[in-house]
Amino acid sequence: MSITLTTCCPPLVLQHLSPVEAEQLAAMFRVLGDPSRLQLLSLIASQPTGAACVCELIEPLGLSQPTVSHHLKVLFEAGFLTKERRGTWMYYRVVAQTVQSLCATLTTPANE
Amino acid sequence: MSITLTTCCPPLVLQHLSPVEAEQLAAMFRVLGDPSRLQLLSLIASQPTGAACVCELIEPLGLSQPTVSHHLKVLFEAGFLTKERRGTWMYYRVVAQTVQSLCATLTTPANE
DNA sequence: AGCCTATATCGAAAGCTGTCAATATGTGAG
DNA sequence: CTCACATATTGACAGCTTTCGATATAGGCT
Repeated sequence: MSITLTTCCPPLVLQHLSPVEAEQLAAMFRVLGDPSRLQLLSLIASQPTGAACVCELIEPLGLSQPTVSHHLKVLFEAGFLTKERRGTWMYYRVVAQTVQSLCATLTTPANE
Repeated sequence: MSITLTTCCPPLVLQHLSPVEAEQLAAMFRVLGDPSRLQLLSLIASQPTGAACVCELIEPLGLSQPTVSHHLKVLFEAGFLTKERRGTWMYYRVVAQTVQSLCATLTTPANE
């Protein structure tokens, strides 16, 4: 039962992708297709608590507050982040499962 | 030796992403962020031989030949496809490893 | 209430991207 | 060499996206 995974995922297949499915999948990748958003995910995920408020993210990104808010909204609406109010602060947290299922969509369900 | 993988990938971390790394990663996701390109990958990967020429892809996509050529070029230059001449035909093939390593970048190298 | 701070929304400008028609390139056949 | 076919490139246009400044909303404090 001791298993060493050399590769993260089984071989790619991506079979039978309908136009609708393609658009939905593409929309998810489009959200990840921006360096600022990837840095946001990275910054939030690497916090000791796993969560970060907007004001903590502005300076490291070097973007304006409205722009950071915009990217957080895009990530939130795509399901990559959750948000929670604490007083005036809004804390964002990465949804690992969203990334995982996106990753899984790219690969064959080999043991189906 | 019979193993059942319930999840494809170990938990997300995405730590310490530099601006340069973020841009490189984002560029890869941007390539996947278009429904036509995802359909191309899907179509090519699902061919019995694993390869397809341009003329086989035009009709199922419903796009013009130059547009299909353009998308194939984008996928090729990002490393998602290889191409090989056979007479006047150009055969494209999916590079599974590119997709896999992209997927792996999103997740922790848990067994490092 | 009034003020301050944190976050969200709006509107606009600049840049990027997907798409096509037209054209060019390249390959094999006769 | 010329023709026919398959693919690639070019140039242009429409639509989307990223970004910002200005403004709005919301919560906590005095």
